[in-house]
Amino acid sequence: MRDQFNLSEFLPYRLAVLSERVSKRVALAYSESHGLTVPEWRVLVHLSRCRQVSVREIHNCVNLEKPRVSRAVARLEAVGLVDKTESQRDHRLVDISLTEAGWKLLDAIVPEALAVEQQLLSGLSEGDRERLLELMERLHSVLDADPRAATRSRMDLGDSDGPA
Amino acid sequence: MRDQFNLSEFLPYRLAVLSERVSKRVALAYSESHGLTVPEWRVLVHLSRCRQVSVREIHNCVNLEKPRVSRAVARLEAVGLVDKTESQRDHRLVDISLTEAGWKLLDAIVPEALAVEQQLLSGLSEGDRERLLELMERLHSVLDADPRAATRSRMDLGDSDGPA
DNA sequence: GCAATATCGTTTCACTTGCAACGAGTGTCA
DNA sequence: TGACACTCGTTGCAAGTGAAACGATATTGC
Repeated sequence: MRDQFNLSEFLPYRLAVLSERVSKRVALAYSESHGLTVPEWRVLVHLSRCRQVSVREIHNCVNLEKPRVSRAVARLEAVGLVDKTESQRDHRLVDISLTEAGWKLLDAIVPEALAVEQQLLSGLSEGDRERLLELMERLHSVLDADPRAATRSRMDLGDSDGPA
Repeated sequence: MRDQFNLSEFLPYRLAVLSERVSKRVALAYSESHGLTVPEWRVLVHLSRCRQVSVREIHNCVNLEKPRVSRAVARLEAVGLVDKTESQRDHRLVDISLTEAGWKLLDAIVPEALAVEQQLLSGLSEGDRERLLELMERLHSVLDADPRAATRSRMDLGDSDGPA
């Protein structure tokens, strides 16, 4: 025996497997039924909180590369779920906001997504849930202090509710 | 306010963000320094445990689609890290195993990967670490009972060490 | 023995992805 | 004012991805 390295016990691998499995399950709520991709879903959800934002802000807030946001927004606009208008104050920026159809779609999807989350958490007590989040937060903290790790979007930090 | 849905507090999203961040950090150990992709890394690591396996078995064990395994193995063979030979017992199967160069590469990478894992876990006590894994396992259990969720590879279950 | 079925690894094809480059607009400072 | 550096959102391009189809081999049922 040369290396005794068990992939199944390697934390990064375990996280990846669990995350992917969870993502796939949740995606059924918005992909299968409503034809949304993950980036589109994230953009819509973010808009429901921030009302009118630029591509850059979305990029900074929901962990998506800039081109990905741009393309997701383009598709969402083509389907009539969001509006894009050139900002008046700064003509480089685009003001993106939900249309009425976008709001309606979210009204339908969000409860499903929350139901899946509730189902996932059904095996955990309230204390367990908090412990899990706290442990995950501690892993983040290690990465926050690591210069070679990717930086975390400020919105995902525990503090206040972002801009404006 | 219509929906009050906070993406940053949505467990599936949090898992995805953490997992991606961790993956990127770990990937530095094998990507930046040794030019490996994630699938290639998983294949190599799996081979270090199972010595001689088919594409199908790798696919079943390390959470990679079949074509992805096939292509990863092809690249690894092209670079001389693995050997591919047609199986004698069943001519449809391919026996894949590490070359000496493959072993050497793993000897170099595995300690780096473990070091990153250790660093990640540095903020957690031994008890914390066990609790985290146990909580993750409980999320898996919920999905195991959900017919609409993806099935989990048997190797990632807590039990025995797979075949052969 | 032989057709029908199943399984293996590979490949095809359409699509997504990330990086880098781009044009357009804004700020800055002489 | 004008040149320079910067930021915005988008797009080109090469690489990666998953679903389905493929040829080749094995197995099953008759």
